[in-house]
Amino acid sequence: MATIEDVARAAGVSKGTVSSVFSKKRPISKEVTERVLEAARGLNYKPNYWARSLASRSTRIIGLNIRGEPYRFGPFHLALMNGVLRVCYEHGYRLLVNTLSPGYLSQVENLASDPVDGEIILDPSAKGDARIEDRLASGTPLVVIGRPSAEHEAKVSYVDHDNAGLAAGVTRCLLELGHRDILFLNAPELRTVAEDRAHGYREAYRKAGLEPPPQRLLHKPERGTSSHQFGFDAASAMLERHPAITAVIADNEMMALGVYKAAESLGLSIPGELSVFAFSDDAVLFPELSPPLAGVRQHAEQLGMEAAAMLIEQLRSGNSAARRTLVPAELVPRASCSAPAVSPQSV
Amino acid sequence: MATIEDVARAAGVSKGTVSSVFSKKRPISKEVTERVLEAARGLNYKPNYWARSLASRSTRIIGLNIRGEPYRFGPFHLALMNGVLRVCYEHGYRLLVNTLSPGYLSQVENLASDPVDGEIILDPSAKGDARIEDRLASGTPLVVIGRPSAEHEAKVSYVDHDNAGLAAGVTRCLLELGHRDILFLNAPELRTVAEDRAHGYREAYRKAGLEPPPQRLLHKPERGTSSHQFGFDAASAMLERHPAITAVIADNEMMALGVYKAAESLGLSIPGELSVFAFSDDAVLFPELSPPLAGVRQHAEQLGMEAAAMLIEQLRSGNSAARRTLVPAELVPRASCSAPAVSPQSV
DNA sequence: TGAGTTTATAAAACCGGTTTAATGTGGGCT
DNA sequence: AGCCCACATTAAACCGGTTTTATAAACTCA
Repeated sequence: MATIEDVARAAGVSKGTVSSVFSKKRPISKEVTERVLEAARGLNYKPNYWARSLASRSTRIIGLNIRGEPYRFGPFHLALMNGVLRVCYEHGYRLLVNTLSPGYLSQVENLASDPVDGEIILDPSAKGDARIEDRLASGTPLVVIGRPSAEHEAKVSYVDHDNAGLAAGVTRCLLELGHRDILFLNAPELRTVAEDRAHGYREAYRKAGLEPPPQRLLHKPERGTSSHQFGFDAASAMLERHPAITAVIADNEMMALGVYKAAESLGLSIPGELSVFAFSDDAVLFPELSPPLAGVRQHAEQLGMEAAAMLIEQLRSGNSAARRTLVPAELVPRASCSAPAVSPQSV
Repeated sequence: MATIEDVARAAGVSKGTVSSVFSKKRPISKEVTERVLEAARGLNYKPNYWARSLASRSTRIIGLNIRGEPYRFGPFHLALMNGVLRVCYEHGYRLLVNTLSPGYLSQVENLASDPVDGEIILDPSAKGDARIEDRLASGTPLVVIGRPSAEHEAKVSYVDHDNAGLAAGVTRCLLELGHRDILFLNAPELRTVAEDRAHGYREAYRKAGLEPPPQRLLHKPERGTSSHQFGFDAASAMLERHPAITAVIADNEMMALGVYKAAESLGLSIPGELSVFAFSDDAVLFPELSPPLAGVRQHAEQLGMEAAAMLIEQLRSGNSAARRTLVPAELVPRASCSAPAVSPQSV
């Protein structure tokens, strides 16, 4: 590959001049510019990305940090990433998906600063996320998607849904239909999103003057089982043991389908004997399920766009004030939810 | 941020020695190693990624190049990326998702070599893909997912499904059920995948001793409409105008759901009056649709894994021989397909 | 006309690492 | 003791750009 040196020689100018022609940081006369570009074209010269990054201390790459371990993206992350990509695309940034196995990261020979200007961190942990600690310590600009734990909340910018409010909304909706014993299959414990939703779920009961039923809040394990499998297993076990349960809130679509399957295998009709609500939505898919699945339209793409825009703005301005944006989401009731067949309490 | 210089000074050794401690390229005595690591820890030193990349001419980053324009990932790309990520993860590579708007790429000041060691290119164009040309010219190692156009096929490594065979299989399956007028809503034109599937579709007719019906092969436009919308629009128009059509093959799930919707709005029952087959599959989702949707299980994750493994191996060995891997896929018939209600030809 | 200022380019220092060639240093062998 | 060699470490060159400082030419304006 031709270097800036070669081009300079071919055009009969100095390195600095060639650099200026490409970076436009200093005015160069029209004729010299022409001559340099000509030479560059002839040699098929392209500035070396790393050399440029090293000298200018900027990579125009932003990182997307998902939780460690052989993690797999789901539809939610997909939509989110599409949003991030779109904003990156518009602002000339590239996106680095950061999943490096802890094994690699811990080896001395792989230890290195991250090759990004800033990072978007997903699924913050409820107990002082190590990734956030690290970025704060090294001064890497960051934006979190989802509420960070209390200790970091005032220090970092983040984008989130009003998870507590949404969970309360879903729960209230079911309570108003007459359900009293609602099973909540929540996101993995130790994530703030799970905390917030659990909080909203309980709050809705209290606001309705009811006590939340005990033992009805389960968390998907951090790993070892798929959402679909967990939905099936948990719903099967709970519905069999506690026939009083008339409704289930599932963390996402796959989990909800696991619940559908469990209901089928137990001979429970939906929504006749069991109502199901998912904490996700797909305008095309959900209506086609039988029965159509009620969900929460999360606008993950919007979440991604906001986060990326926030980060890029932070990089541009150098201002790292802790901002917060809440993206609205809507409940979308569908046929999978109805009043329970037999009102358990006819007061 | 502390530099290697600072660490060297603190430990009382030279830059080169510190470098060797971190890269392990040269043996350093135990005591010196200890002293250097100690100093590094004290200064919170991490080698600078860009400087290291510049000097060693390697980034340990591989690129994933999807088609330009505000492109959006779908479930297929998601699964594929999960596969790529998994292999990257295991081999200590990072993944750079490359979508830079043509506007940015064309500006002189943004012109630069790509910051990757090698690249995975998706959805090759049927007419000499410019991205492939470019990588071949600059000598960037690459692996293509999907068959490259004829002119490149012998020069690059690629991973693919047997698209022609699969399309033939789907078509034959429908022909054997008694369908004669099958509408094929294909991927966008000018992609090799569309060519191959069209070829398989026609081939199946011929092998059955039949002529493929004219005007039954439509391509989704490259942009401007979603798969779902195109499925609905195309199916609505065609089914209304040509009542002889008794089956539709749709390129993916969203398009198939568009067909479902079209059938519903025209009052056609599935599979009674119309059979539907999708060129994608989801073991959890498809069975829950009404009726359960027949599909082609593509193992996109496998595709991604193979491609990444191939590329990383190529980087390791320096051998850029053009290899090909075909990943098997299976037809999954479900209730959306059955014999046509009235055999159009009772021969 | 000549001092003062602006403008275009060149030369050199720098970014933070890796790598090569040079320099000691001590051990083994005769 | 003297020679050679292996080994650990250092000094310096290098990777390919950007940026600062210096210099030469051109342009004002009294």
